[in-house]
Amino acid sequence: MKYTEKLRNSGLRPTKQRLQICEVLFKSEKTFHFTINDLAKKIKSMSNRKISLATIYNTVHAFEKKGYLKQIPINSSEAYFDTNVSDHHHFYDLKNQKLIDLENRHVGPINILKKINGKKIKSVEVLVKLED
Amino acid sequence: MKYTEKLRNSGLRPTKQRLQICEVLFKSEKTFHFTINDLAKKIKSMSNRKISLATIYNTVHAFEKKGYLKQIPINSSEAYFDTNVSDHHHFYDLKNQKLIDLENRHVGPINILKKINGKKIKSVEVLVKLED
DNA sequence: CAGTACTTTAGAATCATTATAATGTAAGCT
DNA sequence: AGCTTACATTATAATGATTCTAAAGTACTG
Repeated sequence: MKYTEKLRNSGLRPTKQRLQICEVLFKSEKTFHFTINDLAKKIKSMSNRKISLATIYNTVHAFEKKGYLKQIPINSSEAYFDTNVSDHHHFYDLKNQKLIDLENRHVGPINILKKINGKKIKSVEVLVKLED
Repeated sequence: MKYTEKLRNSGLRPTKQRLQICEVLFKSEKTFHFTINDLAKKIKSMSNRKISLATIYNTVHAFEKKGYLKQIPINSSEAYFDTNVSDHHHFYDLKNQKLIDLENRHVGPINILKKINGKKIKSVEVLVKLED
């Protein structure tokens, strides 16, 4: 199984549930955005074995901590995650509540001129809100 | 009362509750970040007249819609608002969960090169996450 | 194969936020 | 001023995402 090593290497036991979630999240080349609810529905539709919602939450958080997923900073009632963990940005279409990737090369270079004492910059994320 | 006209001009009736919330939010020159819970506590501490939590939610949303407050896009269990409605950005200190303003002049000009069909850019917000 | 630490699970609990519907109040009109 | 009506406030209930609990299951180690 192709995800078994990946999980073991990061200290996560390759359980049936985690492997199945890996399939859904990382099978395709194409990255995507999802909420926990989206993911639960996709899992249910792709197999007749059901995974507890608590496990889906646990797994998504574990994957996020290991750097396999990123949470997107946005104001929404549900948390949005991204399978694209590269350094990039987002459009947020306010009308449809849809996220669209905005690659780094499509944003001019960002230069943060202010320094905060004793702190390092971990990430710089741009959110571009869209209206009609 | 100095906020009466402001409210009336935006089609909001100047009620006692709204005027009191204006005092808390807009009295000082200094802008600040707050959650609904922060605001409720501040109101309670500043007067013995209590305002229903529902009214605080209603008022904050009304003020946001009128452009007197901005919600800050961030992943937190509570929504953060900003009395600084000018075009600016934020640092987010992950350790203390504190927001720090990042003025536009401290960020190089941001140029969004990708266009989305039929959509206009409403805002461009940068979130800089900080670690030790 | 036995032991142990990690996982999964259903369901309960939590917590922010929103909805409800009854009561109160500001503004316009005569 | 008094009437009227649309807008506001309120306490409380409802909702919904997320987290907790603790019991049962499973992967790994020796």
